[in-house]
Amino acid sequence: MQVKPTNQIYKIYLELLEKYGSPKDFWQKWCKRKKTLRDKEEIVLGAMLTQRVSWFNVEKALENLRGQKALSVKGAYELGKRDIKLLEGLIKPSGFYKQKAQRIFGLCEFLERSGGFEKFLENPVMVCRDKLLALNGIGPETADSILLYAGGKPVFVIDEYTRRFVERRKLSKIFSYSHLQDLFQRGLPQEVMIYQDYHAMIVLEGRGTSWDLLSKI
DNA sequence: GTCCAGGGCCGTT
DNA sequence: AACGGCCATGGA
Repeated sequence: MQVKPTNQIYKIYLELLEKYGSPKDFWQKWCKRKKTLRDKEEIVLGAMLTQRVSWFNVEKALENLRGQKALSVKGAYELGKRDIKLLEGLIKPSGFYKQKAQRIFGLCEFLERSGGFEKFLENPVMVCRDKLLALNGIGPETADSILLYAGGKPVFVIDEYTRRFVERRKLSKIFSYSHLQDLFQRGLPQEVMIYQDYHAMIVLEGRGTSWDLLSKI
């Protein structure tokens, strides 16, 4: 479908790019410095751990997992199978640790049985999405975060920042997940990079910060 | 001590 | 469909 450059959603995207500059190489630098989120599977685990907690807490959990060679789908699965209590202990700083341990284990078990994360991604995007949504502990935001940021699939992520952004800018009166996702996906070229950058800049707007300040986090 | 941080599930209305 | 309680930690 052809996207009209006159639509509000796209115009605002260009406006934000103008304001913040392209985030293209920012994440690379950030991840390198933080020594985290360097590969897809770390992002999968990060997406689960970050539910309703600050990134600071998540980082501690990720480091603990790395220390036990469990910062991967296979690693977390095998560690969970051997000793779920140990997995709970490692992710404790991320909060809600008992249920998150179960949910991460369930996801990793599912992905391993699917032949691994890469193999899983060979399914059509909507099939991947439905399979993720069917798992305990994965709702639309987590599923879409995994698909967009770890899987490189063109699905727009809706979160609280996005809702507040839409409200401030009076872009919609309906705030259901599917409606907002449609709003952004219909207004933009179907490109992963645009979806990722747009969402990241919505977060910057919401926090009243910049790439520069964000890099200090 | 209080509040909050990028969710999701379950039970009730 | 919408809403409230619940899960738990660490920093401001």
